[in-house]
Amino acid sequence: MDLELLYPDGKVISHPAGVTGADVAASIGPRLAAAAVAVALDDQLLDLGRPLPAGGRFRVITAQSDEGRHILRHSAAHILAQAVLSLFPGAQFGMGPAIEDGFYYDFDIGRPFTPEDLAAIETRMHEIVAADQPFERVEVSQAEARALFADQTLKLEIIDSVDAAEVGIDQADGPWGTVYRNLEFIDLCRGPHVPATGKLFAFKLLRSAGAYWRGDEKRQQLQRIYGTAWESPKAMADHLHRLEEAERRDHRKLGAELDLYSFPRELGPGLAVWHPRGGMLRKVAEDHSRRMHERYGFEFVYSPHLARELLWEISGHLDYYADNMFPRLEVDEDEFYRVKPMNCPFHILIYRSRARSYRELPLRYSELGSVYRQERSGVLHGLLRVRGLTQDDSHTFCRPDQLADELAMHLEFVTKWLSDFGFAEFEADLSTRPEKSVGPIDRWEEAERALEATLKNVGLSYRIAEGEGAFYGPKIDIHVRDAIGRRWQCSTIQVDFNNPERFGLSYVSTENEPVVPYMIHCAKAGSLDRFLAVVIEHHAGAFPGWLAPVQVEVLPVAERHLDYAETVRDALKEQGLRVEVDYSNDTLGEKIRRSLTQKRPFLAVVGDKDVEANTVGMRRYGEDKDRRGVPLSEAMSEIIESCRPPEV
RNA sequence: GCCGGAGUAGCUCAGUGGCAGAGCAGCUCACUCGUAAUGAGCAGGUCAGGGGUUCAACUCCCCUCUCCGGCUCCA
Repeated sequence: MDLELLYPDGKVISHPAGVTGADVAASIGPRLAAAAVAVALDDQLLDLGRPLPAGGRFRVITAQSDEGRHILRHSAAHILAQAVLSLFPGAQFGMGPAIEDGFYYDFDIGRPFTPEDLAAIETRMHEIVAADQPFERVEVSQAEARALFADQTLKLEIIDSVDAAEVGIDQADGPWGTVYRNLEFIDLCRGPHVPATGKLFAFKLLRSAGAYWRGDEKRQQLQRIYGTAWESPKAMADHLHRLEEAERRDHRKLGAELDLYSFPRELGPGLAVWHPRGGMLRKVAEDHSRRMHERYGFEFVYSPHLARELLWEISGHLDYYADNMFPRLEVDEDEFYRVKPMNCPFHILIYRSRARSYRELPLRYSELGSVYRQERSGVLHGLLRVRGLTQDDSHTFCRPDQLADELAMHLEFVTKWLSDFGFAEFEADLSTRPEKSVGPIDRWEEAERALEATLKNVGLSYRIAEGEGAFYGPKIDIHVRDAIGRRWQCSTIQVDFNNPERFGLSYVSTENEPVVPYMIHCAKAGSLDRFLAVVIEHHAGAFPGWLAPVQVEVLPVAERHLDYAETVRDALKEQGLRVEVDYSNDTLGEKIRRSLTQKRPFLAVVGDKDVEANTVGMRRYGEDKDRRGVPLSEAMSEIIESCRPPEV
């Protein structure tokens, strides 16, 4: 019986039973057939050589698509394992999936891999690719699978842990699963794969690192090899170039180059000091934060860095978070204090300082609060993960009937804040109740519904992050995409019905009854330190005018132009701009080079002609050309316009 | 915390058992310059810290610290 295939262009074409994906691709065109790595039938991916089981919506998957690259990388992982098994007799192998931009495979060869090992493995992989070994799909029963991997304990564990129904290729009494074979190498795998190893035009092993078996730090550590694979050498070169670009934007590097901050040894790991330039960047961000909070109806509060341990017992932090809190300080006998890891309990105490009426809600408290968290040593990473950080934290206390409006307002605030710093693409995660949580499940569900409704109303795209919520309540996390497409978590909006309860908060309702208020935790930047690191990487250190620590640098051509340079500086300063004069006696070329490497938004060169005509030579960062003899007033209005902070 | 790699001048790096090096930055002097590095000179070191092997250690071995890449974690 013939199969009816619906092509992407809407045509329906009949093919004889037993036709393979490769046959169909070839019938469409030889170039398509050559580019194909697999086919999709009703969006289910199938090997090219596999007879199509039925008719349906049909697509050819080429290596130039995300699905195609995924298949390519997955096949590359097999080739990697094949190479390792052939070079290291007795090697155990675990799992080897395709990941974003590449693939990895976990092994146990009784020792770590050396860089020389990686080079040898890569050479072996090239041999396997050159041999163009076909990938063969074989259906096996669970017992057959066990026999095939009899000496592979990791594979046996996978085989025994996978429920037949879950694999579900042909569920009922059919085979249990599939393996893929190319020559002597066999791996347990669902597929699909490229038809033969020769399809791997471009791949490269990048590094090896320890990785816990099945992601569990209590289990043995395997050695993971990471690689990248692409549809063409050009695509791979582009990817490697992107990696270099990311390195160029590294905020740790730029922080030193632009003299923004440092991490002195004497302070201890994960603790930064902000230098004057970085300090200005921070001040500008903080000023903006304060103006925004004011505009959205927040009030400013302040709290100390320490509190009695009792506070953290009430809040539950000691039960749920003690591992990441700095150890107690013994201040007096039996008198213990803790450095604060969060600001919320303080704000709660401010709410509780007197009786509250339903009329005064919502109450919105905001604080740029510095907190200290004893992050594990291995996770520290520049400003992105530190032990001392400042949050633009806020806590809103409201009535249940106000929750929806408040959440909408917070979300609006957050997206405005992020766009002000130059981010255009947002994605939200709705994180639901984690395994270890406090509070009744129906309250959790109610809060989760409220958050989801807010996201729907605003029309922000989101995904559900099951079990990722805070221990006290569910949350929305907002992620941004930066200039080179990386995803960063910044803002967070969390509903909390536990802490108000724990601290015995209430307000007096219209019926003169005490009612427990709802609480919303919100950080717009998250950690300001981390956020600014993301901003630095996003802009590659070339800040938009309003954020730049120095907005204009005035460069005198020679010393006799210094007086005029100062006149220009003072005129610009008068307008509230951040201006500096270069007093060095370097050549103009050197002054310009230095200003450009410092990524100043504007340079103003002043020489004889400018002194005479009251003009400047303007140069804008990113423009290669200079404009000579620009009247000072004209230059000034252009700079003011370009350095204007966002409206609040 | 775990696995691996690294740590030499402020920065980037050379130095594989036998006198501690370069470029940039800094300082001094000269030059006074019109859009990405003017020239000369000077100064700068507990070779991350501690222990060991050796006639001799930046170099080899052990421990600690810090950083880098991952894993795990991130209220």
